[in-house]
Amino acid sequence: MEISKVYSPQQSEDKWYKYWLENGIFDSDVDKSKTPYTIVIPPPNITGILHIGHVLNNTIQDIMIRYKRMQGFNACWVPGTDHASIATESKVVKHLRDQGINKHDISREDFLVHCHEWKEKYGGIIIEQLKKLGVSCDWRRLRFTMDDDYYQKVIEAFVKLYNDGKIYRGYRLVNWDPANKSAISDEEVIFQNVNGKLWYIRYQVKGTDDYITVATTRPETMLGDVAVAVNPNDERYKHHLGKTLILPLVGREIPLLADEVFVDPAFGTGAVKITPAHDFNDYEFGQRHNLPLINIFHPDASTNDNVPEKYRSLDRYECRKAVIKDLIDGEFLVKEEDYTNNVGYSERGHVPIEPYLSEQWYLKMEEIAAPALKAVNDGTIRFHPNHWVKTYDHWMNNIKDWCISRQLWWGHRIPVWYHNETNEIYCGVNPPADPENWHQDEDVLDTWASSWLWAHDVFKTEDEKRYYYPTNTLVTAPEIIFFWVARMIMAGYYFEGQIPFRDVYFTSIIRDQKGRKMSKSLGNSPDPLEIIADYGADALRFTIIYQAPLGQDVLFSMDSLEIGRNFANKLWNAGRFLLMNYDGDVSNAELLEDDFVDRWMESAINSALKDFGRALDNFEINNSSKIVYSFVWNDFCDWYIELIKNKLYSQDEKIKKSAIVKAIRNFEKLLQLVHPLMPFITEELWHQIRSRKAGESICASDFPAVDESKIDKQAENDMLMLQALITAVRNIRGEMQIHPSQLIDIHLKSGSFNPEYGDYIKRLAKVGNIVAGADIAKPKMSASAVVKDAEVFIPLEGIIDIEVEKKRVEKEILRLQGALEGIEKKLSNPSFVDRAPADVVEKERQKKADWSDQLGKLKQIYSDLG
RNA sequence: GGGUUCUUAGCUCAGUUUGGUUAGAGCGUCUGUUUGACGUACAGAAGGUCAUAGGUUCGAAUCCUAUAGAGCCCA
Repeated sequence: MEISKVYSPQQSEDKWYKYWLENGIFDSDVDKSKTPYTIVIPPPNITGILHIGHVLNNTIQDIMIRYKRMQGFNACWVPGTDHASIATESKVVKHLRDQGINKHDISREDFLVHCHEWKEKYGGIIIEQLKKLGVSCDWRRLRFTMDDDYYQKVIEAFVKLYNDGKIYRGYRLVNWDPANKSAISDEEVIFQNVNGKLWYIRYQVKGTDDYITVATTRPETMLGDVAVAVNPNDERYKHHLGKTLILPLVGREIPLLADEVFVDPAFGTGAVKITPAHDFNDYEFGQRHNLPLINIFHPDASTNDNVPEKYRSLDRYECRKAVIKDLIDGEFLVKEEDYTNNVGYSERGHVPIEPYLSEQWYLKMEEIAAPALKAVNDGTIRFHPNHWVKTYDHWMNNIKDWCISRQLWWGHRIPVWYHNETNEIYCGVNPPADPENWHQDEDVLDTWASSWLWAHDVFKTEDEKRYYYPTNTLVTAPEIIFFWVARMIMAGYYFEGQIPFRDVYFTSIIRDQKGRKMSKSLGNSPDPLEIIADYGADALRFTIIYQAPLGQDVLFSMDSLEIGRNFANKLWNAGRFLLMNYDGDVSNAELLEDDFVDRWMESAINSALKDFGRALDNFEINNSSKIVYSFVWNDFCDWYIELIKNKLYSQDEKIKKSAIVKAIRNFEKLLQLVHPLMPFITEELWHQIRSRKAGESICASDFPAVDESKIDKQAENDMLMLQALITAVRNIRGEMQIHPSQLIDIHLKSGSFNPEYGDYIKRLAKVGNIVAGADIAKPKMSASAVVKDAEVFIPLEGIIDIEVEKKRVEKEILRLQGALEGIEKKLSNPSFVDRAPADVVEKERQKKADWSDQLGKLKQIYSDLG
């Protein structure tokens, strides 16, 4: 069979994904004879499309799940999507607007029909995209946070919390998104530095000609001012304390109050206007001083009837203009200066949030958080990298009550009804028995108040839950450590009495080559599907893992994809080479006794398997890819394949056959080792090297167990010596500009030359004859190298450039002298010899002896050169 | 302002937990190669005061302190 010189992922990937699905390779069912290994996917948002962050996150999950599946665990990866209340509602509203439909002109029920239609049409896109990446989810288990039964679970959870007294209703200041007219959580507020201004406004002290000047970034809120505060120790204002001020433009009389904690005399003018209904700090101040709350805005942040008539029904920024103009006209504005301040923006609405008074549902967090805090601190749940524990602690120790209501329609509607007459509250899974007398709360729950149940409520039956839960590993982004990870742990304890997962892996953040976050507006976000089309999913997966160190950001560039593509091609060609020398028949193979190269290869494979397993067990995903890369490329391709060519090209059929069968067996293990990282190409080659039964897959093959007895120090040392000898000869050839095809002879002076090396050196260093022995003399006009206790001479009569050779040897002498100096200094220091551990001292002495010996040989060689 | 992470070769990063080889890798650079798998390759080479300053120690890239710079989270 003709095999292409270059690997084409396009021909393999879709074929094998289809094969895996058809054969149910990824399906997992309760099987009490096997230990489960479970991952629940962080459900992507149905409005989302696949981006490079998803690639990293899902590749990591896939590596873990494939590895565990091959190890014989009942591996179950539950996929799903998240309804993303506010994001989806925004999209649907816009979608309807484009069709000329206003959300508020249609009923709630009709709007929800549109939402579900939208979800059916677009909500599955990301799932199909994930399949291109090769992820091995059990797709039969696909869940959605608005599925009927999941919806029911969310409502039940609310009712339980309500009945347990954990939920209360409060009228207070929230982060308000005026674009979506909904409360949003602290975590959905994005702070940005904005170049603004600081306006200085003077308020008259009643009954005097004195003024007190306040500084503010939001002059329009003065319409809701109820006081001015100063520091009681501020000499500038002491004499006015207790007096009344007249609020410009409004004429309201407001008190001048003193507060030592609240007012920093050094900021602005030392006098602060107090607007409790529109500023979080002022709100607290107002509570302490019993001040009234004057709300001046409608829900869309336009002014309401609590402001003087001429300012009513203006947008907050128009209102600001009008206020400033009138302040100037009335000579109340002292000055304005440039000022950079941190403004909170709504993550979804992209407008500055407005602190806004409203009635919301809150969840009491302190008690719920306690066991979750403990679990992470005592190691019941482990974070990787561990340093996120500190961030988690900090947040959990300062946890605030969670505002769980949202003024939206798309989501889980709060199961609370108010009695039409009495205003009595009813909370229950089912509506009241006499629904005509009640009306239901209009709000829905925060999306995270549904997804915090994800880890256990994705399982539909109690039997399943008891088997798969707690799950094993959660792989997610650190930016949702509070939103989701912390809350899932709380929910796990609260609703199930158990942790939701054992290990949490926090992925890196992907940035572009300049270190900027990927974003749509910058256009620096590559499309993973285009990458897969061009380079293959295996290449993308491998590259991103190889580039993603634990706990640090990844700088991703399109150029780097060559790492994965080239690696896949290397693997392909290794397989191609073996197949070219293999007739596919292993049945009557008589295996000859292993030589040290065979033993070394077995040792290297087992070391790689061991290191790989240890890396994954410790969640060193990036490291696992490096282990695989260097084993495949360096050990297997650069050395092993090259070394066995002697046997493969032997005239003796038995030698040939034995060598290729051993190589194929080794390669098969290699494919299994690589498989979790690169599932497609390994499946392709796994089928090419041996005929398989229908439905058989490398995915379900047994991951090779580490055989410690095969880890062979002697063979590894022999190999190191052989490699050093070959490299030394190649180095001389390079430096002396000897053409690669020209055979040369070498003379090897060594008391312990392993004759097994001979043919290997000949092939890999293009050597014709080897003269070896303990008493070899250096031939005239030869280049030399010292390798451990051996000396290599290459007679180069007529070729050698003595000056080049002198420089070569001199360089080596200088290097060794430097190293020796360091070691002699160490050994001549009495406190080193006295205090350092004996084995360290002994090691240094041995090094000194070896290097002195080598240096002596080199000096002799140098002086012989004349 | 508080918390947290980072600074090692031209670039991207290992190595730091547990101090002890001549500090490694990939990419890039330079030289050579139609060697019977692969030029998406092979062989060889060059390239680092481990951010800076102190300290601890027989010994510091590694531990401690400070400084400078960068990122992230929170306010």
